Amino acid sequence: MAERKPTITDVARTAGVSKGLVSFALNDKPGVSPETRKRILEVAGDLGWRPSLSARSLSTSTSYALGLVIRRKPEVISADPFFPAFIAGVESVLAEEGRALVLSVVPDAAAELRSYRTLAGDSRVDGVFLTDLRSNDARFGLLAELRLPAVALGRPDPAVPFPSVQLDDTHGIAQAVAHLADLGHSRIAHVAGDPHMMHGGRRRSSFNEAMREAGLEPGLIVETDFSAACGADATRMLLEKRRPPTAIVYANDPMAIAGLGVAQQRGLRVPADLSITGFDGTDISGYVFPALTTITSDPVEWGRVAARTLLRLIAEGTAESVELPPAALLVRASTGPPPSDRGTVAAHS
Amino acid sequence: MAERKPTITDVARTAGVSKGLVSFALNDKPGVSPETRKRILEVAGDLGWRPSLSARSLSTSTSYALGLVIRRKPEVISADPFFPAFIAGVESVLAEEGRALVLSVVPDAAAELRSYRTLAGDSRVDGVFLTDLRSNDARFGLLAELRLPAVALGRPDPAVPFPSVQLDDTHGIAQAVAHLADLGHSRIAHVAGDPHMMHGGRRRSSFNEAMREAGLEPGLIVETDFSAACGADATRMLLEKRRPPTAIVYANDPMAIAGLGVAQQRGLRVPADLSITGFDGTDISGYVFPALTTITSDPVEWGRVAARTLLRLIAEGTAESVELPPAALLVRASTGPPPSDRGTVAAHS
DNA sequence: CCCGGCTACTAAACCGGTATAGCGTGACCT
DNA sequence: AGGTCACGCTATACCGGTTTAGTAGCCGGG
Repeated sequence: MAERKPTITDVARTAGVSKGLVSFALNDKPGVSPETRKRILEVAGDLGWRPSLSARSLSTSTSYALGLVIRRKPEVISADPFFPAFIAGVESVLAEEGRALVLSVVPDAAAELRSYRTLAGDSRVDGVFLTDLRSNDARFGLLAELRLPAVALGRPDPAVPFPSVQLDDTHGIAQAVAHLADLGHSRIAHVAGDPHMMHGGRRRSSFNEAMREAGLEPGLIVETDFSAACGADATRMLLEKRRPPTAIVYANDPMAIAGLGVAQQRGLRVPADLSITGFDGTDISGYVFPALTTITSDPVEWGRVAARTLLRLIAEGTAESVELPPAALLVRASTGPPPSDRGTVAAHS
Repeated sequence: MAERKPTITDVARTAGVSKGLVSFALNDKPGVSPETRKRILEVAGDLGWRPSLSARSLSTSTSYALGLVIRRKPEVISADPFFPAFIAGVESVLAEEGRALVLSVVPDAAAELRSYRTLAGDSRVDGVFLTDLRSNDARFGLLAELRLPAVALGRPDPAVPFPSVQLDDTHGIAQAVAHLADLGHSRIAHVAGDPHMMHGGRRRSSFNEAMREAGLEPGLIVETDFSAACGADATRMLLEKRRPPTAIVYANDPMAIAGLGVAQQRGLRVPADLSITGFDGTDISGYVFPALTTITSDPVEWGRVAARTLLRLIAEGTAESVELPPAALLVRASTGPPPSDRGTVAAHS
């Protein structure tokens, strides 16, 4: 039964033409008469011929695969809700295109650069996604040197020479702060992400700006590495202040859930004593008690759009950046009016 | 600067030998004198030569990559704590071997089979990991037909012709039930996973067995798809019983966290009114309130061992199955003595 | 009638490795 | 001294595509 896979030579012989012509017919190149083209494609279909990826890769030096390098320590990786969903979105596009995704998970910056080098050096991929943008990112130069097409996720510096797929998370943070201010909160803190990551930094600065717009004095900001452990620590620290915040805006859901745990452990009721907002709208965030008010994005769609953008960049040498619908606030049960001590509000109004 | 990559021909010319000999030297084949081998390797190093993966793939028809196909609906994928950590473990091994991981995320069974076919047909991978084993799994036959080496994750039927990397989760479940029985619980329920997945089914049957061993009558079992939503529904259902359970053993952490949320929403105190155990030992489970008593496995190590096993299977044509250290109970704060109504215990002792 | 140019196609080089057959040299054996 | 064999190496076919140069045949124009 399971014979050797037919090659282009088999197709050529069966169709009575040269193998070059088969190649032309397959790739819609001109110079093949309509009838011959039809016949070749028929024969190819009958024989069940599928061009060999490795042979094609060798002669065209393309791999028909895209790369995603994720830099996360193994301890933290499970907590990150973004990547699995993002990858699912990417795959939904790649599957129809007959392309594959090569994934690399690395623990640190050095390994990350090495990984890009290997991916490019081995021509394993035709292009890569760039996640967790950092300011002064060493990858920008490297990718340019390697001539590897790349699409950035998130809003890069204008100077960055890659198209990007962005989602305005500023808007979500602003909504969250406005929502809390409307409820009457004035001491609002922010448990921010890694300031070296651009989205961490951006959420932070939009928090500041939103506070200013709400007419509140700049809130306390704690920097973290986005992990639940850090989120818990940050929360403890905030709650031990002499005048603790009445609301905390977290930069992602796992930290918010950890913060919720800390608050409850200390006997605080959420939202009666403390309001909490998350970020990402992960599945689980709707099932904790109280259900988390969070800022939802759509990482699956993000993946789809990023994949399409990268494919276009590879095919046409250029691609437009895309702006996704902004992250929106999803009000659930973890936010409410602050406890009745309103001294601070009065003092500043 | 950035010249064309050197090829084996450049190395041969520079070293003054034929390119066949360079190939021999590189691959530690016999028939090369020690001095010549040394010289060739030196020249290769000086030139910065790296063999072309595609050329090598073409002539050896191997791809130096492994495949992982994950079947999850996009909505659920983020909630699964296993894969990211598992992948991190796999990567830590592959990175040192110069191999890559090709990832495929598919929504349903048909796409899953198609994905394996494509991966094999395109020789994209040299072998695959088999996750979420199901009874009468259509993949077993397919992989045999495709002659694709595979390593199964979890304990397959003895009939399954692949080596496997297993972790005895039976032990963890048994410990959890014993722990709860020791505390005095007698009405213990189990929120199980998908019964069509082998690990779902196995956790379920070991729950039954542990109950029997503890001298308790078989507890209520609810089947789910492992999602937080299902976990919440199942919990609601159990708590609405006329005699609700005093403890619930969940088949994974997200469901346990969702269950915790439901319980708290109904005004139950955990663990005073209801004890809860999870499964997986995810990062976040330690930060909810109360911290989740859970059964810990080590998915990162699992990934490492699975990768090594698959590589050995590919290289040597055969590999031993591996048994990982059993999952162990990690007692935290979500389990405690049952509420004082002990009628049922007395009735059965 | 001859030439130019277009169309449809073939032949062969090429991508960069691996694998095999063959060849010259020196050591060993009888 | 001649034959055999192992060793170290070269030349070349091969993997399965793409791509380029070249050619046969046909048509139209002058």
